[in-house]
Amino acid sequence: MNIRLRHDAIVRSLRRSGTSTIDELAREVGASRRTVLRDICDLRDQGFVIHSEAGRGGGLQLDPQSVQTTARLSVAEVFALLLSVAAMRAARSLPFADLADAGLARIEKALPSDKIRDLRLLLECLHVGQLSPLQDLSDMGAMDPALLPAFEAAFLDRHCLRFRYRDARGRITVREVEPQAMLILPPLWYLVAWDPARDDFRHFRMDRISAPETLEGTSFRRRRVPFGDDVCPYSDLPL
Amino acid sequence: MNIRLRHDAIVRSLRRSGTSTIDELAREVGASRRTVLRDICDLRDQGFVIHSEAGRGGGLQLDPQSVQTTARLSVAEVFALLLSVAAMRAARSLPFADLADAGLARIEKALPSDKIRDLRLLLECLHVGQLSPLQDLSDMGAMDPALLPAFEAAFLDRHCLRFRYRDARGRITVREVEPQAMLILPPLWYLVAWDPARDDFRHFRMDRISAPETLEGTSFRRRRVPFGDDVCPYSDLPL
DNA sequence: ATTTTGGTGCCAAATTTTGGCACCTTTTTC
DNA sequence: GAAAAAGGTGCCAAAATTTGGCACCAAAAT
Repeated sequence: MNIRLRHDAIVRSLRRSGTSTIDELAREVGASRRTVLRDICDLRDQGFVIHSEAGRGGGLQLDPQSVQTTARLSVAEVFALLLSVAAMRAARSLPFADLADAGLARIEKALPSDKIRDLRLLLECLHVGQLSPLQDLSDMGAMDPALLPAFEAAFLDRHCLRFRYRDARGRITVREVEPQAMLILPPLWYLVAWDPARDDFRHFRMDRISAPETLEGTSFRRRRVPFGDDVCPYSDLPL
Repeated sequence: MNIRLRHDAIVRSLRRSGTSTIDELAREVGASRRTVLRDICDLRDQGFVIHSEAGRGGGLQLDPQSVQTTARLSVAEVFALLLSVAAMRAARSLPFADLADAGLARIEKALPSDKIRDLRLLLECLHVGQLSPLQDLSDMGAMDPALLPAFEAAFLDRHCLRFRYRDARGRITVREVEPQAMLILPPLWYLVAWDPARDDFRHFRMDRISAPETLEGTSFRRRRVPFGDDVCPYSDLPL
């Protein structure tokens, strides 16, 4: 596993579990104790405040306040945020208004409203280029939101994904696929994935997927998705 | 020299010089031609738009619009922003309110429990990741924020959209298209649209679109997007 | 006193990055 | 039409970095 991905995994784990020991983390991310210790060091260098306590019942704890973050929001959420700037100004009585102001101030500082060139720049401002693929849950049907991180992990860490799928005729199959892209055809969302068992690409409607789980330890490479000659996930794949 | 630093150095150099050759860059950053080529590949993967031209007088050129920026917000600030958006949505004063539901639904679910857990859940919701080095924002252009809803209207109200598009070879065209879908191939986004002038579907990389505007009064019908037999924009159309 | 847990220094093994090379394509110049 | 200048790819061995294991220390709880 990549060092970068491991750092992410460690932060995620610390956020989720509240407190863990180094050995737990090591087991979790599949690295040695020594490596995790080095990673913790790196993360501290990067500004994460990680409290540690020695002795029985001790462990590591991530100070949530220290997590200065790149906000990864959906396009829609970015729109919503930016379009609410003016309204936010008018409505000082909103909860956490001052904190929101602080956040907006930073966004605006990075992107003065009178200097906005186009949509692209706005999206960049919130680093939407790297957003997680699952923003819109409205069409996810009966899927348990708690299962969503499985998809995120599958995309971000490039793990294979297993899920149950009910096709248009109601037939249930279990798939193990390589998630390659998301396709939004409002109001429906599709997962575009390579299905090794069928040796081909398949589209899966998100609301027909259930019981997704990432297959830890698996990994896959990006493929040319069959959407057109000018569509390419990686610039180093031949166009 | 660190790979990260070298990437930064290359971007800086390209921004400063306007256009350079690979050999120039290699000399400048003290690496081999091969390595610089690999770096250029990496940078393109990261979303930088780097035009290249072979032959005498050719070289590399960085599209300033493609320079990624990152909003660094504290957890509390993100939290506050989203809460504010939620409040606005309640007040029905915000466009895109329903789409902003994505994160908000999860946040609202978390609200009753104690604050610390809220924040952790929120982080999971937004999948906050690592900090990225803040890039220079100084040369961002100007545009009226009022043009932002262009995409929104085009998708939700099914208006045609006009924009300037720069293709892979740098050629600029003005398009008037019918936006049909979005395709996410992390980290790149594509607009999938029907181009009446070409009587066919076309893919547009979002970062190559500029000056979007909805064509009021126009309208279009949904089409079967050419992505597979099982992909259909409407759930009530026959599969 | 023992156990649990964080933390450091060191070194060899494993892994990744790098540079060099041959060779290809496109474009301009002569 | 040939030559030169530029971007780009594949391959491999050398170089550099990362990793894991080990010994060992310090603090806290039992």
